[in-house]
Amino acid sequence: MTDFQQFCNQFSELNELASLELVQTLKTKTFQKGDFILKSGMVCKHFYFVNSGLVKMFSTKDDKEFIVRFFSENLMFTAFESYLTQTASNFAIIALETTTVTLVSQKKLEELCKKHHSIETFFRKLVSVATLKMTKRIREMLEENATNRYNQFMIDNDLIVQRISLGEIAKYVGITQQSLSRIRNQK
Amino acid sequence: MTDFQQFCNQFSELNELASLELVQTLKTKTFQKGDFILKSGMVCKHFYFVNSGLVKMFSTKDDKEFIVRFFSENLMFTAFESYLTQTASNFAIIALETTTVTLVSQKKLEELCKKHHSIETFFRKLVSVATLKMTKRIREMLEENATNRYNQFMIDNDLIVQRISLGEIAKYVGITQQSLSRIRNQK
DNA sequence: ACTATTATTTATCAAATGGTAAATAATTAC
DNA sequence: GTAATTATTTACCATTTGATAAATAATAGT
Repeated sequence: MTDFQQFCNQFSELNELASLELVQTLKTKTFQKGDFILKSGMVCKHFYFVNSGLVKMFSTKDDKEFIVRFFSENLMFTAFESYLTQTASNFAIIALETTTVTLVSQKKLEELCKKHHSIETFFRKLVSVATLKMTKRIREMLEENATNRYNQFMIDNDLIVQRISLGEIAKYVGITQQSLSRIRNQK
Repeated sequence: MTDFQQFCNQFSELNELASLELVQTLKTKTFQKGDFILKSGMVCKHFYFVNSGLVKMFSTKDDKEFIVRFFSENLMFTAFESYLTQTASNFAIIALETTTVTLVSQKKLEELCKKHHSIETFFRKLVSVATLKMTKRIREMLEENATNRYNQFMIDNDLIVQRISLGEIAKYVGITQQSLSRIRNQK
């Protein structure tokens, strides 16, 4: 069983037929460091599963980047609003390392959700987990100052922080790189 | 058809049996202004639909409140992490006005999701919409300063802002009431 | 190894926001 | 209608963060 199939089964035990049909739709693609997986303004046609590598999902305003989240091995991502509504994305996704992803077509996943209850359940639970992470993020942004948000980020992402530059972390925490450098060195 | 049923059908056309079974599980409850619908530390056992009134969902830290969102007529809410995992909630919910809600039992909705594909679909889409709203919120908190966040709040909630005090809005925007008063009067 | 490029740190000053306190305004209870 | 309570505004000063610039450090390309 592939990592992707294991990932799915942790949410909902897919029956054999559903699993087979899902696997048949999959494609794999590799992006080099710096490559856009999705550009802002494009319509996101896939859900992605990270087999290896690391990506950032971000928005841009006044030439400044704001990072929504990093995704590394064994995580799924998509530009969800664009994916759901099939409209232009406000977010872009770039590979921070050579990254290999498994692609799940939006159209096909939508069909499979209709056809197989177990896939619908998988999708429901996948989105539910995303919602929990977002709630945590919103709460942290409201309650915590930049120092605490940085510290929490380092705890939550301890397995990948050494692969992410200070500048990128600052774009996640929501402050300038200079401010983060200051925070980090004032202990 | 009740407002709640109409709400459900806008996400997924529920078949007759599913709709009937869902409706049979419903209860209604009224909370007075200031009442807790859910206290922090309690386990959230329901999804709620607002028939009338207005509630705030918030967390507390160092005696300060941080509002995640307001919910008024024809919206559904729950303390989602607590609801999903049936563990103690980090969030509380209070009625800001006399509020009548329709209650959907977590246990029964979970059963109905298993039994009826169309209810699972409804739930999946409901959670998906919540995810979109949260993404928008995270993006705004990263990109925009307090002035813009306040203005955006007033636009997004134009139908209910006159029912919400300045202090509560400040707890949503993420600044002190004094700062918001200053922002509002510096034009 | 050397150069160019990129990343990080440091510094200075300006702007935004917080903490505290007090004044004023609005609302509610009797 | 008046007093009590609650909500909002204003003011002052401290703290945090941003903007800009420059210095230093690390990395990559040759």
